Amino acid sequence: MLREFFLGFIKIHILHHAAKGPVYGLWLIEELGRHGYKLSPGTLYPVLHRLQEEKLLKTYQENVGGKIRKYYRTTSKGTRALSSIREKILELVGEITES
Amino acid sequence: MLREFFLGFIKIHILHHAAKGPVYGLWLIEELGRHGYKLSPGTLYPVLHRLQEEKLLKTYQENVGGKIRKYYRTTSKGTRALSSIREKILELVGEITES
DNA sequence: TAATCTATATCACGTTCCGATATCGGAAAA
DNA sequence: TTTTCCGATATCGGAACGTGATATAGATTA
Repeated sequence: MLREFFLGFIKIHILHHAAKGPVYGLWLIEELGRHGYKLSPGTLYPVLHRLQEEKLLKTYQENVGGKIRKYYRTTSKGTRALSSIREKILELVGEITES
Repeated sequence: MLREFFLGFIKIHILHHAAKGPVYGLWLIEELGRHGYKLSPGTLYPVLHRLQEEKLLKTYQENVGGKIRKYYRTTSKGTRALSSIREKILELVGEITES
């Protein structure tokens, strides 16, 4: 319940984290979990793939301790998208916290 | 594009407005349009019905100038949901606007 | 009685969500 | 070397959601 309100937040978090540094699937699941957003791999991976298709994220693989990881980072388009999303959020916050 | 990030915001706006006073479909479409969120009736009405099913909104009909309007207001559950969403947004904003 | 206006409702189809399950690739154990 | 295990990514199938287009309905105007 209330999931439909928060799914967008989750995606924004993903963009945000991927703008700060490389992230990968399992780490995101744990990190978002720490913020109270539970999401399953069946939700996350398709989201990552879509964001990549939309050229908001780019990816590269790395072998870490023998396991292959796919790291994601924002593209410049993704960074720009994030800024415009940030603006919209501030606007929203301004509106829904005014008397 | 970027729609998937904003859809949640739209729903929050709806809750917010319905918490401040009675709202109805067409008015919401116009109001949200003013904020740069375009949405068609095919999106809005199902959302209103769902929120009503989830008992976040309640509705009543009124005859206004001969036309029947369905006004929506938040229930107390809806008001509580809105508060918790507000908290989450502030948390999100805090996180994505910090260095 | 037809056309118009405001407003809500629904249809059909594609997309997304999501738990469950499968798969992968390398390391270590056997 | 092959089997087992583990971190990690991928996919499946059904349900839910999103959306433009279209329908419906009542009142007013022509």
